[in-house]
Amino acid sequence: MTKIKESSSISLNKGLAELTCPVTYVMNKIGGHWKPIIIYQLREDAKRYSELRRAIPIITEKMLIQSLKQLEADNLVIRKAEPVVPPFVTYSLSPSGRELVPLMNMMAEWAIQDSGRVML
Amino acid sequence: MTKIKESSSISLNKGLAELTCPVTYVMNKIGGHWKPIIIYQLREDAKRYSELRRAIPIITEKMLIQSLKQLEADNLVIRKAEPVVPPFVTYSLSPSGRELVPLMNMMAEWAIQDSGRVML
DNA sequence: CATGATACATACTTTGGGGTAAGTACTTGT
DNA sequence: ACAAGTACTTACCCCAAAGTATGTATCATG
Repeated sequence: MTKIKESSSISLNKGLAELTCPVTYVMNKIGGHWKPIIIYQLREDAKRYSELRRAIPIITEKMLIQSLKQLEADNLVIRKAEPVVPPFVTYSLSPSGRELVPLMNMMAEWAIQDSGRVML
Repeated sequence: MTKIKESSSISLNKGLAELTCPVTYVMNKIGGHWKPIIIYQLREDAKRYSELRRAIPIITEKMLIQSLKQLEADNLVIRKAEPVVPPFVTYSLSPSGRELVPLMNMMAEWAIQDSGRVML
């Protein structure tokens, strides 16, 4: 009885993990280097694309727009485009996105505690 | 004035993000497909290596041991090896690791809510 | 004497996320 | 006429995380 190979499980696993593991579900939504930072920037008020760019100068335009698209697809942020020229596009947190903020605060608290912990 | 290039920023960014962003700090500790699942398995009691393997049959031994090593290095789990043969090794959550459990529960709650949300 | 169980280790390959760099389309300012 | 600002898009590359497969050392059991 040879092992049965079931079609490269790399992406399969990801789906499975997301189904079984809610933590992975969250990670997939707010994971990646930039998404939490973007969410943090939008925690209070909506911001224009260019405002975000200036608020996070280290990010490339590609990554910014890519992250924003993903956040929008996962409807954590809402994109509002006024059909004027030059374009005027604002991004803001959706209800789901807003509910993420206290969660991120908890993560921050844990991070502070953990980084200050002394091991015996 | 040409742009100044500051030594391939890929790993630099990661470090910077971790310093500035506590969420990223958390992600780096419990990110990856397997770590949250392992922590979940250990949330109540310690488990042997082989118990973990059987509890998460889809994981490969390489990934299991790798994740465990990283969790140990970040001292979220504690490895206890009895010098007998056959080897008897148990893994359990450290204090830091245990404090992660309520955080993960919050993530789970958000995940449930979010996945059940209807978009208008 | 070979198989299975214990708990790993290690070489090799794949793949997708992130980075670099450049282009697009349209208008205002000088 | 040309730079600058708006908000993107696209082609290409690189690397680290994850996966595949196999090896190791010891003992018990059939």
